Amino acid sequence: MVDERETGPDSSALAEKPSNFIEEIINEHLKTGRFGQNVHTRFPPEPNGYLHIGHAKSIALNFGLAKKYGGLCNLRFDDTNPNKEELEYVQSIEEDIKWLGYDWEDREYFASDYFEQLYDWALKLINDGLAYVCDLSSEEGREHRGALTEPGKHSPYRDRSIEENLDLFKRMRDGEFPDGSRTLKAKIDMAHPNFIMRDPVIYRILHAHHHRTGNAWCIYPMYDFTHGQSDSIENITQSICTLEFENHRPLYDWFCDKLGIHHPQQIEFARLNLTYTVMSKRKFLTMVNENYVNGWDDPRMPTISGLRRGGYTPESIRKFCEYIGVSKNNSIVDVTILENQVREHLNAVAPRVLAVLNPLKIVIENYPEGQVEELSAINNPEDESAGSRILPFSRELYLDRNDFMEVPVKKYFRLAPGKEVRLRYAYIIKCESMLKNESGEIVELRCTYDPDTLGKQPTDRRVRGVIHWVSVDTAVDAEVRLYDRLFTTEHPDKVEEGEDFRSNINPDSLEIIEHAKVEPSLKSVKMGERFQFERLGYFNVDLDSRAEKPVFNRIVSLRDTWANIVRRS
RNA sequence: UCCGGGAUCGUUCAAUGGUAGGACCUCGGCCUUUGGUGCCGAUUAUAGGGGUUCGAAUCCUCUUCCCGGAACCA
Repeated sequence: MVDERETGPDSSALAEKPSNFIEEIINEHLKTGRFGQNVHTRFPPEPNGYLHIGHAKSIALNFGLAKKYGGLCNLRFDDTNPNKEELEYVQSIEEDIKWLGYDWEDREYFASDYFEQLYDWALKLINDGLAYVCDLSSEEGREHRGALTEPGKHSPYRDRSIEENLDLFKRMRDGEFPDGSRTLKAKIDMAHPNFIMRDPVIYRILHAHHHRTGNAWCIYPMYDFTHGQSDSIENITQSICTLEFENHRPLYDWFCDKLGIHHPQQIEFARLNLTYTVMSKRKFLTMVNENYVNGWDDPRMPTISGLRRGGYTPESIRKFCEYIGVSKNNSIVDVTILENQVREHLNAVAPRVLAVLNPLKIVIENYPEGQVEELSAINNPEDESAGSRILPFSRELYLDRNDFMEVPVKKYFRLAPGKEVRLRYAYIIKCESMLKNESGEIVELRCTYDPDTLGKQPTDRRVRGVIHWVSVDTAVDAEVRLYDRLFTTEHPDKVEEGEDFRSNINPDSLEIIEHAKVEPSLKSVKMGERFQFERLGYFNVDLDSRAEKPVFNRIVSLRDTWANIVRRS
């Protein structure tokens, strides 16, 4: 038997294989027509801090779902606590979402815009005998709530008349009572096994200035009395939040039901955790205030602004969010997954340049003094359209100290006394001698070059090593900031008794190189530009950069199999 | 202790009663004027016990472990 109605739902999105449990739920909604054929999500930040990579997961999820199903995603600020929220955060959140590449179009909302409606709904609850004004203090309220295995006690104010409740609630709004003296509570069940359902507070008195409503209100609705209703007002279909709100779902449902309003489906997923990272506003604040980092946008911070300043691309963050998937498993994602995403993206798009971090001067004794050759270098082997550029070559060059070893270990392909190495895009050179200062440090290398090795391999021998270099005359002086992970352990919160995450902070997470030498094409770089310093890593131009002295941040190093070999032996 | 979740390679996500698969990591190899990129190959997993079934990661049951919850925070 074929049910003809099966042709009903437009199942183009449905037909696609769901990629996570949320899409399965949406497919089911589409099939049953619970919300017609609409998919309307929202990203609901509280404007009380900066967004981090965990928020990016939620943003990508909500906006991504809307896009996949041809629906919409709103931006809504959950601004019901005037004591914590600020306009500054609203602006930074907007900027971060835009930078990540998502667009809420004209659908930017604020829960505070719904205060009047919420107030009316509170009146309805009172009129229906489902809410009451309670004079218990916050401590008394807690005592009445009971314990894990014991039911709570009824508030002595639970059975006030509707008229009295109406009168008191109006007077709460009119500012007749001081902060904390009264609350409006939902009348549910003080014996409910879920604490959330034991007559939860839905309005509290707060004589505080709100970043949008100013002093219009001195009572503010609680999250539980705001979030679901805001979803409802905006015709949200799937209200996606993190696992810790699972306990709140019965209350979310209760309000929608008792108010008789559009009832979205709350769905919870596991928040993102990353190795070598902490992910809470409180800890971020500690790191900023105690100067472990230089502000919220320090490249070591997992904030969106930190990732942005540190050179991460929005594409790589989006790919990362897609890659890690969505589930209810409490998981800790390996931070190398994130690093690999940015490597993958930048490998495809970042122009290659030569930069010497720890300069060691060499003189090529058999190269004519004063001669300069203009050698051609490929800008990006992954992208032919990126073209090529000129690299000036001369008698005196800088090499990286890492690329020379006085006593080479086995399998070391780079420069050593009497050994040969290829200079990238140039000649093969041989180290003839070293000059040392009185304390025995090598200050200069004397080399010779083989003029017959430009653009070709010698036939009589194999030279495996290739190293980068910069010509002394034309080198540009630059500052380079080498960022490393902020923590030394995978799980920074795992600490001995009496310690906290601060004991796992990596003391060497930032190394500043004041005088790196970079090739002349980097003379006039613009803030935000990204490059691959060949053999070293990906770097971007920091906002501290100035014309006379560019400043580069290391976004992420290149994969370094040699370093792995050294580490193992 | 009560309520709500969760448990699959080292990590993460799949497999929705029918061959446990991908990616990252790791380890080999090929290629390479980046010890980069790319390519090929390999190792490794269903928390435990019982049950249903021709057949169970999947359904039932008991156990263990982990996470969240008793803010007038969100």
